[in-house]
Amino acid sequence: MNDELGSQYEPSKTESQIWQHWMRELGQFRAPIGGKPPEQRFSMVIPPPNVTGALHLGHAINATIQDILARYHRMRGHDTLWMPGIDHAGIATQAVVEKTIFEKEKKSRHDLGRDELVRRIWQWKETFGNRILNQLQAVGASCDWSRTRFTLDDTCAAAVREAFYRLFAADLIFRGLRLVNWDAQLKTAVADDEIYFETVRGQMTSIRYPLADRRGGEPEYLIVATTRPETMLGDTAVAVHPDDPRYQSLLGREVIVPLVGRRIRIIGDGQLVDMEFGTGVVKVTPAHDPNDYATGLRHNLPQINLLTPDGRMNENGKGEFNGVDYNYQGMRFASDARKAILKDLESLGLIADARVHDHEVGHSDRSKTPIEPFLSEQWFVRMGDVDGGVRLGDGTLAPGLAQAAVDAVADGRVTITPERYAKGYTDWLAQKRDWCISRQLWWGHRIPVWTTPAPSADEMHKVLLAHDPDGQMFVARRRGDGALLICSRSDLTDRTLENLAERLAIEVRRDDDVLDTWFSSALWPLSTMGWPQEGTGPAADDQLLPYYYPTNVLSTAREILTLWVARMVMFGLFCHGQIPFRRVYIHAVIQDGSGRPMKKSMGNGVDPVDIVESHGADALRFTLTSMATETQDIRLPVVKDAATGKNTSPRFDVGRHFANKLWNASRFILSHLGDETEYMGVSPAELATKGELADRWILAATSQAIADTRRLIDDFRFAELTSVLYQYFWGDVCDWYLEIAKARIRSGDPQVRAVLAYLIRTSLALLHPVMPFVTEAIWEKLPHQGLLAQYPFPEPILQADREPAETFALLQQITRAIRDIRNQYNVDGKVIVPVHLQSDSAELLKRIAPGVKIIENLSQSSMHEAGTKIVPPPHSAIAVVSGVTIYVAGVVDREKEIQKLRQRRAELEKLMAGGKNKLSNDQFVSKAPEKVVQGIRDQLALYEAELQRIDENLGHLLETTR
RNA sequence: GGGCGAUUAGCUCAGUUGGUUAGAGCGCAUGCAUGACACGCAUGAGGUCACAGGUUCGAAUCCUGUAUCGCCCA
Repeated sequence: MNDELGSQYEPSKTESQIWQHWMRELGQFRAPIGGKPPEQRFSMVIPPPNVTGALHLGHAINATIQDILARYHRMRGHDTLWMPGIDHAGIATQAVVEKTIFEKEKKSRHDLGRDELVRRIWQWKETFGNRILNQLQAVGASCDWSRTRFTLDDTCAAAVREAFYRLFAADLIFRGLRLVNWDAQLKTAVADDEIYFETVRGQMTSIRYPLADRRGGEPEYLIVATTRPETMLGDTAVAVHPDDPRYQSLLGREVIVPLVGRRIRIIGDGQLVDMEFGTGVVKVTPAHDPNDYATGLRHNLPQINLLTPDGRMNENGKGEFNGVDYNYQGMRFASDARKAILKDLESLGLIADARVHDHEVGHSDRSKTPIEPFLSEQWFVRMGDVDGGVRLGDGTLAPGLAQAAVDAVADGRVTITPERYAKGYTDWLAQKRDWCISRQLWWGHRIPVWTTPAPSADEMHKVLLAHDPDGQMFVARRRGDGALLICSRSDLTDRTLENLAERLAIEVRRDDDVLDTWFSSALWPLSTMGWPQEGTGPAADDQLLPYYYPTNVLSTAREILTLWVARMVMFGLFCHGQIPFRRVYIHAVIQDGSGRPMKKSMGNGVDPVDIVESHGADALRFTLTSMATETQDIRLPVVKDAATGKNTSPRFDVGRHFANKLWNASRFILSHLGDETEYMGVSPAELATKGELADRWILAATSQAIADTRRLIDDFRFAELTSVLYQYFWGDVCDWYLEIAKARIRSGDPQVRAVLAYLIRTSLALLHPVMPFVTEAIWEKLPHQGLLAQYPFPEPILQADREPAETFALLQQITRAIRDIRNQYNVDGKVIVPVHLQSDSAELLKRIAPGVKIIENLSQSSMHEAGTKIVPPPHSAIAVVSGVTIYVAGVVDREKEIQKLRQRRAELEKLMAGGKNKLSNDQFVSKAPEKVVQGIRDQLALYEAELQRIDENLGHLLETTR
């Protein structure tokens, strides 16, 4: 058996084989349905990665964490569902595909047309879409691969349609004119999170607006400053602070907008205007600035849009001023029009000042072009409270969608770990800003609303009512201009609608826009489990929802806590009446060694797939898990691998070394277990009480490790988990127990084999959730039935004897002390040193007695004497640990030993002074808990004893020196 | 501008409700080709817990302020 195992673990040779075994024998980790009570079911949905993406460290750490949970629960016998899938990522994907098509064929999406572009994107998705899922498999993700979903597949589409229909019917979806972030390159609205800010060198221009109907003594002009002079054509007011004495008398009067000649009011607004800043006068352009937009709503100002969807000045960009016509229509908005306007103002002498000004400009993440605030018709989901409340899926009433999601966290139905992130979630939702869900794209769920223009609206409405009196298929709503908006519930009703319209020769036109990707993501826990179908059909999938929803855990990155997590909670409650998950875990973000985010453009990223290839998946997982702390950022020092030229990190060596250690320790144990399978059956509880000291100690330590492992996984303390496992296996098992076992194996002790048999199985099982490949690979070499992945997760041995821990710790201290002395005096490794032990406590010596062999074997020593009164051997080095004095004779360099003892003496005196100081402080003695005071007393006594021994020996050494 | 986080050994991080000499891994130093493992074994050195105040018998830990870095929101 042993010769099958090389002395080095080679992950690349075993991982794919192990993966195949799991996939085959566990049916692609298919989640069972039915039969277990709720507390024995465990479910998660994966945050669906972007279809355009490749695996990065964020995915890798998150997948590892989820996989630890999934494997742990599976081993505990829980029915486990970890739902995998990918996101169609509307704008990101369309942008990538459009770009490739343009590069290859010099064709725009308009050249191709909607159907053809969508066909091409699907094609692209088929080719690349599974890439990231394959990468997740390479790190060992035990998702239910038989149920992989895509946010644009039929199942998810059905959920999107139903959710939209219900929201529309509840009047929670509406169409409105709003200021949105406009990407003029891609001609679409983009979400706030798709914008990044860049400092741009611009110009702050101060412009003179002539005062209308000027009276004597009044200023000729009001001066406003702006970095965006082109927007002045859309000004509908200028604002001053209502308390500003300079302009008090001008409130309610008018100024004339240069170039367009429009008269606009001077309004007072304390929110918009900062009196101290500039001239204290601000231009108000509601259609082109979010703050001005809000101001416009407060003062009922007209909104004048200047922009065409492709980023040019529209027909409002012209006018007459001082008898001269000005026209900027058709010019590119923030560039050509701006230049022309500045030139005209200059020649009119209306520029009071112009200075260089650096400011933050929002750019579209997708096209890298500046964002324009743009007033346009969009679809929204109403987030705020509504009169009469919102009826949730379970029939209860909530004040509004956002409030429902706030409440779910506030009352603890959903918990967020680390807790501090709950605040960000709540604060964001509390703004209750309506959610713009329409995108002017072709890739995505097309908005299921058809419009019939006013002339036929009445007739259409009648037909719909006749055909569908209960509103089971359609919901229709009148728009301001009399047109009818019809929301159709499903693919089937779409056809009905279009047939009806065709028969009656009534025009119905489907909305061109698609839904924001987050709309379908928000339904992910529901849609992947087949909602709105629920337990109705014979198909197993139909039972997922009642069996596995709500999920137990959602593990994700903090930046989508609001955009995604909050929206899942809202939709979960609205559509199904239940939260989508009970616990949210937010993992740390991995940065490079100097605290910068890892970015492709900076070349400082580490590719997890490279690490899987070079170090193995287990090494990657172990290291990433050790970085899953509660802090928000973790640094990973990045270095370039000299051989491959790829980025890597020395931190991954830790994981690789640990996997190798596990491999070799197992190899050792296996070689001595031979085929003695009967030991596998010995009850660990029996071993834990009947064995030798070391056996009882390691079994108690194992029980402790088991209990810790369970607790730490349950509490999401993953970094601590790795340190417990590392310390237990490498420290306790390898460094101590295996070393002790060697001598006993040689002497044919059967008990030690039984313990080893237990230890190896337990260790492999404990480590399996974190390091599944290497543990499973070793498992296959053991006499076994079934996969380790299905083996019951270890339980602590209830009868484990805790007493040996203290005695064993003392043996370890003594062993280390002797090793230290050997080391200090460069004793050759083969030399056996003589040791004498002294302690004032006969009881202590009695406890040590059974461990003398251990000390001897592990420190190459022989115990000559142990007693309460011994004659210290001459010329010996000493060490004092926990009330035991160790003399090692015959190795001493006197001068060095004297120096060492004096140093220790000085140290002790300092420590003792500290202790005495505390005890002589009445306040301390009276106020500190008795346990603490006694602790100081005990410690002091030990110091005193040690000092005495040191002085004694120092005396001997000094005598003999002379 | 508002909120949150970080600052502990050369590096990356732990440090549970304040309490005996502040821990780990890596790196470093010394020794070791030890019948599992040199991806190893043994031992050791290394810290004014960012700074300044305060609370307390007692502070890395609690409070206030300052500095530096980062994230989120506006």
